[in-house]
Amino acid sequence: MAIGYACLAIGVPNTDQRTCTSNYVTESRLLELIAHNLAALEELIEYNIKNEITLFRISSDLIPFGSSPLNPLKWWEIFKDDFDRIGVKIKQGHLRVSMHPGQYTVLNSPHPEVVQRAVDDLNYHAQVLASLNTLSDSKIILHIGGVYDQKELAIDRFASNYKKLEPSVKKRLIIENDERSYSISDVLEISWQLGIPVVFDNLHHQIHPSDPKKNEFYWIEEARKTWKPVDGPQKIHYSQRNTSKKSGSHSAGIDLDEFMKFYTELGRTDLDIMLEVKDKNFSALKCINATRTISKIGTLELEWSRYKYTVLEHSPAIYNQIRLLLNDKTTYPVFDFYHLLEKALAVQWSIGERINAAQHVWGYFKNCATDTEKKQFLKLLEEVENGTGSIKKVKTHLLRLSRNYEQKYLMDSYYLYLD
DNA sequence: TGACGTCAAGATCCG
DNA sequence: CGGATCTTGACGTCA
Repeated sequence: MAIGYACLAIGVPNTDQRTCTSNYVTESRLLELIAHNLAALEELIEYNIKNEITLFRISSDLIPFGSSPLNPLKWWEIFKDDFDRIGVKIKQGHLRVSMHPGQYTVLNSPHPEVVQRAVDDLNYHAQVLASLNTLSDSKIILHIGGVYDQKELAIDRFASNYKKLEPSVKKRLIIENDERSYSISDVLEISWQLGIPVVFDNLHHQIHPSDPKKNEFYWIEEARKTWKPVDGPQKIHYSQRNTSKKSGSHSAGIDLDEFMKFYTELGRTDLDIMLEVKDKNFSALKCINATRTISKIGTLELEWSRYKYTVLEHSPAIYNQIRLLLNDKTTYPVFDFYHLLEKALAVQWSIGERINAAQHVWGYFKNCATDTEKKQFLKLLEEVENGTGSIKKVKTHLLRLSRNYEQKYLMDSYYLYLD
């Protein structure tokens, strides 16, 4: 089983994807952006492999205006060496990558120009995955589209437009239930008609269920039957509700107990789970570590090294509890560890504790920093104390110091990247 | 016509 | 001038 996250990682330097608006598009600007984004993708791939995250969705923004006439570049030829090199890393790292055009790629629209743009967009996505030399288990996830008051006709349009797609797209295309128009049973029916693998999305299903008598595990089993060996392991999307926001919103992080309840009831490890969650790689690592079959405390120690100063600024008490928890090197207290972590992050920080944590981090530099750097730090800290500054500025300063003095341990710390 | 979702770029404001 | 904050863009459907 692989568990993964979508498009971007938090706290991993040099992995941001850049773009520009249409009125600023020039060939040289596009070349610059593509080069930047490919370098960022390579960093992301390396991070994923190093951290044993073997499922990853590549951002559709990799090639700005990749499916638009605004971008006439043959980017797959110009950057062939980069694609090849990244592709080798993906393959050697046993990483499974996918892509997911947004809700605006609508293959079943009654408007031919909308359909044409959808086709162009699917071709673009297939071109990216082909350029990386991935196999047909590297998928493109698509929603069915609109209903237009006549669902049967809309489905027919989807079917006839699907049949006209390039083989390079067809071999990768998979379809997903959405939260408004097409329930999981709708999507399965389309799948039976066309032979397309189905991705079950639990949150969309919660919001837009098809049969109240059947639970989500029933539908996951049904979806399983749509996957052929050439498609790779079945994929599902898993997310949790953000209860404080509108119904379809994804949660900030994955609640481990809720995830484990799902995982246990699922009772299978022969499928891949794509998490859709705001904190991305953080939650992916949590779920991966909680479901490891081979476990060692070093994994948790590595996580702790990234989280410790963030925990400290929320709760020194829990900070100490986790330290004690990890003392016994013969155990793997993964649930206690993440429970404490979740508990700490839920604690509202106070100014005093934030300053305390910042001073801990400053400890790395007190012997090497220049007087100016020290003065700057103390000034920023004082501004936080009297309410005129922000901790963000303090952290930005500490991040710059970490880079300048090559404090690797700190540079990997989530503390520097979280607000 | 605005909401939906998503992320940065761009624009503007502030000290 | 730099940094923080607000607005826009880019997409299509639906209320």
